[in-house]
Amino acid sequence: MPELPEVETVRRGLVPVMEGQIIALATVNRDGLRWPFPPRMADRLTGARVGGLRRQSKYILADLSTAETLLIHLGMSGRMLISGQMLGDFHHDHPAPQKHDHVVLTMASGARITFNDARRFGAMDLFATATADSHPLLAALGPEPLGNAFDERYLIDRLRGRNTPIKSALLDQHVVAGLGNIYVCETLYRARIAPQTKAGDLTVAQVAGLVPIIRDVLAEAIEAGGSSLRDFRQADGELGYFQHSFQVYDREGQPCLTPGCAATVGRIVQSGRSSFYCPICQR
DNA sequence: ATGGGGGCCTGCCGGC
DNA sequence: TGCCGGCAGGCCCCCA
Repeated sequence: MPELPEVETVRRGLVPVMEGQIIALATVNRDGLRWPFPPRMADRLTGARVGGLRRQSKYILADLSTAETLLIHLGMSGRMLISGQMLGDFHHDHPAPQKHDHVVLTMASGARITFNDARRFGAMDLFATATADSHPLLAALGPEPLGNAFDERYLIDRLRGRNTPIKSALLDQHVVAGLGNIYVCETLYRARIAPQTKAGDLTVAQVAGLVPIIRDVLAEAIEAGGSSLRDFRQADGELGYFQHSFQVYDREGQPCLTPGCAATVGRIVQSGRSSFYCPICQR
């Protein structure tokens, strides 16, 4: 599922196809995804040159020469397919249109970027670049977990007194922006903290310890994405979906991977979502 | 303010 | 083999 590392991998994959390139034609095949698209989105994209591609949390932001910014969120099932240009040693011809191809950007270079999203939890928006910081989807986001604003002091302050389980707190994009279910499970396993522990009950040392673990978990996943991106460029044009091995996520009933631990991975449901954890290692 | 639950949406998978 | 219920989950919204 696209969490911060997957989104970053998609962003990096889009850079060579989009940055500095002109959108010769934007085609929009439906009124919207999670929310309606803004008025005349296709017209406003067509002819624009893409400046920088940024990422904030799980959002990709494409700054355009028109002083507008295109926001892209992959939701649960959003995919970006690149075709019509050399990727590595392979040329990807344009594939036949697929079900759930919602937005297609044909670049002046001939490359094509197709946004396919079966479940339509994804989103696109287009707004004045100058207003990006106050965009409703971005304004309230917490700090980037790989940025300087996310440090031990911040997290200690942010979690102090919180009655919610640490699992829920780390999923809260206002606390820290970019984690999803998978990487929260992995983080708490590595930190040896049970997911149901109230955030406010954690020791200062435990909270401080979460910061470098979150950074490491994400950085390692981005690194894995980078290598898989090279593979995907040779296999097909789809960005961002790569097999990644997890320590606990989706491993219910399988052995805990901590050396010497004889427990099996358990699963509980918190806020309607599965938490995978080792009942022995995580306290 | 905070915490918890509902709902969106389709594809997939296990069970019958 | 086919159908069907349950599940997956990011994130807004609503409610207590």
